[in-house]
Amino acid sequence: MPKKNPPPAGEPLRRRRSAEVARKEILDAAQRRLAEGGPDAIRLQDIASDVGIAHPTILHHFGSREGLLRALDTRAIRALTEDVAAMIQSPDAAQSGVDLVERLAQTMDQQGLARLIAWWAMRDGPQEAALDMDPADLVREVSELIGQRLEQAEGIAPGDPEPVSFGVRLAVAAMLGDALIGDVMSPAAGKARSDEKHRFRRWLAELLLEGRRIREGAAAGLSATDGD
Amino acid sequence: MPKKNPPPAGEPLRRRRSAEVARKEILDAAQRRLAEGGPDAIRLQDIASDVGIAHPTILHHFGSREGLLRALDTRAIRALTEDVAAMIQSPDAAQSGVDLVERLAQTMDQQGLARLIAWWAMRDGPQEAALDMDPADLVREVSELIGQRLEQAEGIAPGDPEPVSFGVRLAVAAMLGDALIGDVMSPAAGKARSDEKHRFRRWLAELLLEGRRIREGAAAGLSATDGD
DNA sequence: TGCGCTACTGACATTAATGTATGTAAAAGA
DNA sequence: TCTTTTACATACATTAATGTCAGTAGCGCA
Repeated sequence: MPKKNPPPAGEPLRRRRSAEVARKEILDAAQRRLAEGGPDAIRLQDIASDVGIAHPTILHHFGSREGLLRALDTRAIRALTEDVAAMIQSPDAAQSGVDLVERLAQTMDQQGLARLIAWWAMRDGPQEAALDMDPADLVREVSELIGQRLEQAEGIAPGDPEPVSFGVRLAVAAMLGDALIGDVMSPAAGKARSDEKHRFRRWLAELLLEGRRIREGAAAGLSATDGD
Repeated sequence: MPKKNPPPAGEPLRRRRSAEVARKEILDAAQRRLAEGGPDAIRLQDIASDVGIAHPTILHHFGSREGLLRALDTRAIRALTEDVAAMIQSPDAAQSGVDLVERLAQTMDQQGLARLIAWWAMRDGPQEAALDMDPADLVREVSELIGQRLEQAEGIAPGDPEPVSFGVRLAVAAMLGDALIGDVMSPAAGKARSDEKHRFRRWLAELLLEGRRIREGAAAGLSATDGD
């Protein structure tokens, strides 16, 4: 009785994915929606129609809307984590500063990851991070690796580790912020804007490297004054 | 007939604000909600009960939910604009870099302005900025003023203006990003985290000043006479 | 080739949000 | 004190989103 249309000749009546693939496709669609339409654009119906399924299927896979959102969050952080980790471990990361900034920026830009992360920060708030990993660990790890690189590449003594972690923190925060509002801050338009964006990243990378050299080279009192 | 309770003795039956005050109270409550609970927490009913009014009153003042959100956006950008402008014009902005970063950070932090801006960026997207002013103009203006300050303070020739505007862009983007996810990136906790946050800001400010000096050729000198 | 598992669907229930209609009360001005 | 204005309230309408349920269909496996 609930049958409506005669089944089309040899075609299967519905496509059946593995649970893993289905989850991925749903998450991709949701992420696209968030990136393009903002937080209000994450509606089960819309996402379902993007994927080509009915909306209860999403609930079947994620339990609830909240479940979907949490899955989105964790996947985003994980993607960022793995991307940065892979970059660090690549053998040709000689000028790690330039690579770090550029790659970070691309990761943030692509697929609206920046917006997803910002959205996560707004929703969960920093207080109750419902993730299975600690982003602070990532920063620490990356900082250590960069410290080692600098050491063996330029023969710099491993002094105070904080400037390195500050550099990482700055790069991440700046690329996140720039992905969010860089365009509206840019006086240029069209292709000129894109060019300017890249120049900005390069400029930041060089600034980080120079700052490092200064401190390790001739600095008089670098960590002389702290506390507040 | 729709009267329900006997009017309490001498008290007025309802408080009546001026339209201006009412709008302000509503916007304040909405901003608080957004900052604390994220985008999903902006519900007319909740905001109304925060203010102590009925929710149709909000619609009376803003026309629609969308109207409220747009008013929130414009007020936030305007607040940021005026804050930065005021800072620039203050006479004691000698070490403008330090002041810029610190003040910017405080502005972003207070009242969850950073979240509001991020949320605006996510919603409207950079394409259709429905504001009555152009943020790019602000950046240009601030950059010019800083350029003048640097010129008359340190006698630096006004070379390429782009590094200055890049500095401003970096400061804004970084403080926005750091306000959003700085806490989860910080390995410290409690008061140590707050201390680290301030050290990070100072470090960034100094980095900006040093980078400027390097580019202008006085790389060797690089006095140890930095701020405070 | 049947059998079980489960990804998937359509129809419905439920809740909850925005928006509307109509009237009331607090001020300001006459 | 009468009138006008408008900030505000109550009750209701409407839409729209999430979530539930019972069953269907694709695929692996005996």
